[in-house]
Amino acid sequence: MKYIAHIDMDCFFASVEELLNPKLKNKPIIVAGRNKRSVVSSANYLARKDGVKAAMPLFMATKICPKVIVVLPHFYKYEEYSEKFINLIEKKFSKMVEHLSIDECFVDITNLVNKNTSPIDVCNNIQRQIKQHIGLPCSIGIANNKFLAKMASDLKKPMGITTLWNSEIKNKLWPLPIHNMLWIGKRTAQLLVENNIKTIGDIANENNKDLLKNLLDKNWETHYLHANGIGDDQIDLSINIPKSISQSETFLNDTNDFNEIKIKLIELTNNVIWTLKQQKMLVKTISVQIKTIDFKLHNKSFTLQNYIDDKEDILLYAGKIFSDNFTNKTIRLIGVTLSNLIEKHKLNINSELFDDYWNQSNAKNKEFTTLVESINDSLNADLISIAKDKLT
DNA sequence: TCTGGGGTCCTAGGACCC
DNA sequence: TCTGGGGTCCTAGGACCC
Repeated sequence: MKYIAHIDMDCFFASVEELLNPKLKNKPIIVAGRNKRSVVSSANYLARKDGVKAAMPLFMATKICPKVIVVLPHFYKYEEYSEKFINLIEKKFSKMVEHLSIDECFVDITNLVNKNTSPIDVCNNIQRQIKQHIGLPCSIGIANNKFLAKMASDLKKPMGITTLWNSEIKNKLWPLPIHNMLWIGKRTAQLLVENNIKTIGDIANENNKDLLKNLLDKNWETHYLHANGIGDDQIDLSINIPKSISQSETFLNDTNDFNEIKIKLIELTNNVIWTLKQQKMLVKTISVQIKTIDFKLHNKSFTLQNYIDDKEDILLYAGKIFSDNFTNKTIRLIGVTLSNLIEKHKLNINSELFDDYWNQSNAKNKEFTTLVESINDSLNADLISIAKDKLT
């Protein structure tokens, strides 16, 4: 029997901003961009009290909470604090840490539990040390598998510690509405409610098995087992290697201006290439996606024969994908994704010249300079039309 | 004032190979 | 005559998470 803890930072972005700027303490704040199309990335509890939620459009948030303070996001700071709390756990508690997202992780704490130390003691200690050494609040769920641990951490926030043992699921889990269940999203929840499956207890109910089988695809059994407290308890360390790298941006106004789109495409592509190189990875599949004014996403991808990380080549392929598929469309958003990734060392490729370059401590600044240069170069040379000539 | 951005995983259909 | 079956990879779209 394993003891799994799910550690979830409380309103992470907003908490980091409060930590960095104590003047924001005890005021309702949200982290969001500041244009007409921005949405809330994170809201602290004072803002949530008024009904503000993550992913809510900014104009709506300021409408229901006029005194809310809008703080611009500092993503590199969030990355930094994310590393800090993960490092603390890995150094002081357990190497068995599965990084789930920027602000949460699973930890196998089985080996830390003994006659004198209960799982709750262990988690009290983790929570206290994160607060003391990093300055951020978190909530922790404890259970015998990952599903229950994650459900548990949601039950009490902020600074909560909640167990969800199998003996407790009847009282703590089954009464919850279906949309609270992990991996049941909006679509599926709606479908289930229409068929009178309204609580997690209804999913756990043996009499509903056939109905579930009909309504959900093969996943029905995972949900059924989860609701009955049965789930995966293995920490997956491989999850810590990225499977895709993407960047996208919504234009301030919908556009069909080829030049404007091209500049943005090159900028986004440059950024994902930078991350690719930083991760010391190579890519085989390049995709370009757009969102049209009807909010539909369209994705076009191209898979190469070999793994590459050459900046110009990736730019050329992205340009070709765009010009082959999306010219003359009015678009709301454009994005670039690199997927089918592999770690360089796994391909046994000898380090090349650029390795030294990228590893410089001030690589970021240098990259910024080259990025600006390359945008200009690209424009001058009209990379995208070159791409067409070169590849057709 | 109107709905972000970064991810993972799954599915279905088609191409291709044996 | 008229069309098997398994396996793998690629593509596009969509559900879901934070």
